[in-house]
Amino acid sequence: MISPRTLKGFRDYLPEAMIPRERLMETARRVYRSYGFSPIDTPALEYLEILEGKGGEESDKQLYKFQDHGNRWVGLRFDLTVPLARFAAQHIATLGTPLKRYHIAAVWRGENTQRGRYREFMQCDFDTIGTRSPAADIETALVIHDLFRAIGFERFRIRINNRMVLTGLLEKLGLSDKSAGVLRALDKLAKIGPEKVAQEMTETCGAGDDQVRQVLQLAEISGPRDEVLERLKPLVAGSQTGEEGVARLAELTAGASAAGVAEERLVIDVSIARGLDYYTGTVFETFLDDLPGIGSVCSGGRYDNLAELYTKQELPGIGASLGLDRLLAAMEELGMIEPVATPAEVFIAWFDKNRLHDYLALAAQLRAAGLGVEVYPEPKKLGQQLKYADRRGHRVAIIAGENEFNAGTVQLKDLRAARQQDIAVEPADAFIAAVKELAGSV
RNA sequence: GUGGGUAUAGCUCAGUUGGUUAGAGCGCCAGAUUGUGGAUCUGGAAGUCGGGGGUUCGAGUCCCCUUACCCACCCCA
Repeated sequence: MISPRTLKGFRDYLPEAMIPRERLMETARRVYRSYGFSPIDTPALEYLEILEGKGGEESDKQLYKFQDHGNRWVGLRFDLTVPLARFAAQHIATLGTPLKRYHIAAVWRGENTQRGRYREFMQCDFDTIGTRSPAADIETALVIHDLFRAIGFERFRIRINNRMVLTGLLEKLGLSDKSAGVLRALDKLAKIGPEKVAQEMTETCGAGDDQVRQVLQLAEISGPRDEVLERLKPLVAGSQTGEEGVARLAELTAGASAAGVAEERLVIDVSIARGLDYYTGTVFETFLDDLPGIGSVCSGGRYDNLAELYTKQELPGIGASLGLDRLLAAMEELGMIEPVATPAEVFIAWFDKNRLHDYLALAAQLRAAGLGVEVYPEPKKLGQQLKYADRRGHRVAIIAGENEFNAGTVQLKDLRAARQQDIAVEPADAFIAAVKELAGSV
């Protein structure tokens, strides 16, 4: 006998896990589409040279790679950005710019597992390629904002920064060539504190005390938006890059406000830098007020030239990615996920052995009205059928036997409240409305 | 990749310094109840104690290896 098992970091999803997962993906899809982002898909496997183009040894270690049957070196995509770069280089001539696409798909990384971190996981990216317009930055913030509201969050915060602010300061300080290391250290500020960050900057980047002090001084600015902007200005004064960064932040916040985003939901946080140094402008991180420890659940930013490895055409862009698995873990912890193992609200018991056709017709009628309906496949004892329906998480049970059929009614049972009522099946509109109301899907 | 922890029934766990036939609660199945679930009672199925090797008269218990999971670090395009 072969023992049934799954690979480390790879998971089966049972219905109870898959239902909220699908719901979340549907919400993301709906919000992305509402802004005009179009769906695309790309192959899971790419030529290794495409994937290895960027990134160093560390990335290599995480990459699933092997030779295919034609001895080609291939690899599984580890994110959706590199495939997008290749895709854009290949198809931008046909599609034109700006290209707005979303991509919801699995990616693979052979890294060590941890809570909320697996080797196969889902990313939900959206990007706007081919424009440097601040409007695209604003729109990105709006999408993130709408997305979290659509999922059902009220208490969340999108932290924004602009990479140019820091780059400008580093230019002034003569640390430009060390920016990658400085940014990586700075990204840990919230996690390990200023002393440790200073230590890391000194040790790994060779930054001087004064340089470190100024970087930290910048990073620790916080407060109301306008105040932050005012305090940033003198620190970057004289650096064209830095000044532009501050101006872009001002444009972004003003634009988001105009579109109705509450000020406390979009805050400037100069300390966020994102570990990756390929972001060049606006960067985003999204935190849940009720669960800050879980980290950013939606991150992204602006990049100057997405596809430079694959084409001469310059393709600036901006985008962000929803961390689906991490967010699901958070929602579970916050009690936002109902333990339900069926997507159908309505359960029809096969009560009278000779009435299957009536139950099937009833189910068809309700499905046509947009409800999910399951008819129990065996004429078992009613108690068992109801128990099954309750365990699965159906909301409404419909029971009908000789008495009901003769009276032209069915019994509508609220499975949660354990209450029931007889209701006439005619007129159909009123009947369907009653079922829907009880099912909670009006 | 580094360090630490855990692994016993479907789930949560107990199992005394190694000792006979491995337990409990919950869940599951059946019945009490031939038109009504989450309550009660009765009965039942279910474990090669994660896998492999070793020490021993004897291993769920001790040792080694291995796999998976959890925590921290590293890293995170």
